[in-house]
Amino acid sequence: MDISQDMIRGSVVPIILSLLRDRPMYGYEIVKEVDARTGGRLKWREGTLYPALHRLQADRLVTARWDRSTSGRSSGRKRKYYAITRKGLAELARRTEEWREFSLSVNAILLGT
Amino acid sequence: MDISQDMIRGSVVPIILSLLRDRPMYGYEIVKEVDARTGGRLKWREGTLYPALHRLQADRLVTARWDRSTSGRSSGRKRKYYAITRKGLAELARRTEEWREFSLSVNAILLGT
DNA sequence: TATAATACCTAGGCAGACAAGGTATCAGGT
DNA sequence: ACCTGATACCTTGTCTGCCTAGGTATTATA
Repeated sequence: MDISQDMIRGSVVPIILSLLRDRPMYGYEIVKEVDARTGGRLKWREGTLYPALHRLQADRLVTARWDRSTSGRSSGRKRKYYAITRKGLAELARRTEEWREFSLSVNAILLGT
Repeated sequence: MDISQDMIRGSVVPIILSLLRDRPMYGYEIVKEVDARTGGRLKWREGTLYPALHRLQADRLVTARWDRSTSGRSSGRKRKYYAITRKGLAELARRTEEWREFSLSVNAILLGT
């Protein structure tokens, strides 16, 4: 079952913010994490994620910082780590509540509560 | 809590089809029914509903029929009643399953299951 | 030394919800 | 008779955001 792009809309931002609440992450990592945590049901394209991250940064909901992975014997490749801001946490709370109400509403009609 | 238009997307079609499974309905009635069944959380605009109904009709997922309400002593006003087709029922099943998987996925990340 | 995976990015296309307008009917009150 | 509000339908244009389809560069592995 593929999940349509229409369904996805509106969930990308709260999901990103929610993941970043646990720890700073880089873009590629976020894509893999979403895939893993949803059992492969949600597969984001990079064209979905990166513009979203840049919008979040422009809105001061996340900050970005270039860093190198230190694991292994190599110097590590450069990654752009995103971290949630205080403003982002507030937005996450709002969006989570929005999702809760929305999913309740749809379930009420589609699944009869 | 207003629910954003982005969140709405992807739920409009399955909700319409789900309501029409119970009985044929006309557009204005659908808007009121969605409002009522969601406790006022979901308020559709007519600019959302009517184009959606016309798309559904073009895709043969619903049929439309003009009729007059027979209640009361008046001749009744003309209404356009929509009914779900067999193809529409199949689509409803697909969309309902899609919603189920999608909401499970989002809940897994946002609410920790 | 290829190849795949990792890791970032953007321009343009496209679809659908909404704003804002329109028309017409009908009920109830004055 | 007239006005108002609710009912009931519709459409055009705007805007937003996910995706397609490209691109670059680094690192690990066979």
